[in-house]
Amino acid sequence: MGELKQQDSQSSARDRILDAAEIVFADDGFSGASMKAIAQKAGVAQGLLHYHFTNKEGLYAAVIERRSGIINADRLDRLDRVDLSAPDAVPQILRALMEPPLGPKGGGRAYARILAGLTVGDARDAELVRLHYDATAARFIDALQTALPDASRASISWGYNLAIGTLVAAVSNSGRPERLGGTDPVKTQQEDVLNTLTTYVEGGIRALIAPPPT
Amino acid sequence: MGELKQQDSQSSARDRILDAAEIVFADDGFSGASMKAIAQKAGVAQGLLHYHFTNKEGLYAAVIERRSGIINADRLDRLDRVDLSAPDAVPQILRALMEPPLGPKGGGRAYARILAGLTVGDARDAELVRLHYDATAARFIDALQTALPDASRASISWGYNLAIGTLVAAVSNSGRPERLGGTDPVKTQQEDVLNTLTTYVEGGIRALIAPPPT
DNA sequence: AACTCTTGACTGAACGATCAGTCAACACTC
DNA sequence: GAGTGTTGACTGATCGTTCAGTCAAGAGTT
Repeated sequence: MGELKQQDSQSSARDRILDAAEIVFADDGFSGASMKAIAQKAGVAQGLLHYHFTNKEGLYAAVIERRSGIINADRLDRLDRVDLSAPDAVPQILRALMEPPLGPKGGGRAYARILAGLTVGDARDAELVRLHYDATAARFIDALQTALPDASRASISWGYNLAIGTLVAAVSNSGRPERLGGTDPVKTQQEDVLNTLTTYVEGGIRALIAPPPT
Repeated sequence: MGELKQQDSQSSARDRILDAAEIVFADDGFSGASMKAIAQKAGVAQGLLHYHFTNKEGLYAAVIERRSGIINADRLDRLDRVDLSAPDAVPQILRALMEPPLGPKGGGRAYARILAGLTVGDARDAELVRLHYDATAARFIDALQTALPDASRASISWGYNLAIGTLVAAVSNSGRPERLGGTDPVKTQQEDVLNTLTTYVEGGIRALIAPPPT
């Protein structure tokens, strides 16, 4: 509802539109979000959105392009620092993958919701994922393959995708673990979520690549 | 786009509306779906939707109520047959949880997409989850607790929620594992997906409840 | 330095289309 | 003939998009 505070002339109108759009798209989804609401939140005329981004789809794509660029640069930066031959290479890789979207540069909960929508979305979303996330995904799968040389490529690929799904579930299901189990709400801090997530995903992947000897 | 074939007078108009709504909501989301499109697909007048379900939200809630009832009855039925003291109780519980939504009575891919949207959705979706899924979730968490008496309630609750997220990811990410890894598309059958899913989730949960001795 | 020309950001009002929801009338059944 | 199911035309609001026009700033010319 509220209008974004513009830091004087610090941020350009274009950036303010992207900021507003990220929030509104996150709250209401692509279809539910209205150009009018975005324009009001950004404090600009509605026509300006079309001047900069042509149409609603263009604006949506621009939001994802901007944020995915930041996240993936952060991811690859961390991945480069991981020693793939270390015994704890796998959890390090997983942290490099999952920490950026959860951190401050990841756009916070707003973009996390968009990311969640992306992974379960329609054809338009799938195309955006292919465009902006597949290249980085391939790098991480390669890293996992190097750290786990005995695992099959198919297992690792599946593990990676299930890991992303787990990540999305963790950022989306806010409040439900506390509601269903006796979890202390205070303990549910970002660092704990990340640790839980990493532990779970590593356990899942290791189970996937080394099924119990039957 | 097409109209649903009505099995003569076998299915009532009300049921045909629910069938059509399930598909349209799955394809376009709540906001993106239009009452007109649903009415056309069901082969009825638009006003009839409001006669039976009052408004769009009522129709959406009815779709979820119907399908969640079927799925949860199936889940609890399978859960009752699991021997919680058996050594393989955990994977049996997980299969009881995840097989019904994937099976024929689960509404197929259509409802799976709705289920995915539910878990990442807004306040309205969260309320529907609370209403129609929390009770069954509690039963499964209790079962896991019984099968894993040494695990903390919090770990199991987290594990359950991450398992649901993994399930959603598996049904949503159609095509991406094959695209990113050298997975043979032929191998990606429902039974294989379920096995992969169960293995991964069990590994994740076991890692969660028994962290490596530090 | 005064003038004109051009550009790009931006506005506000309007457009046609589509939206969810309403309603009087008709059909069918018991 | 009372009641339930169903129709299809209709309403007002809202949607994304378009467009003519304003304004400030810079380029080019003299």
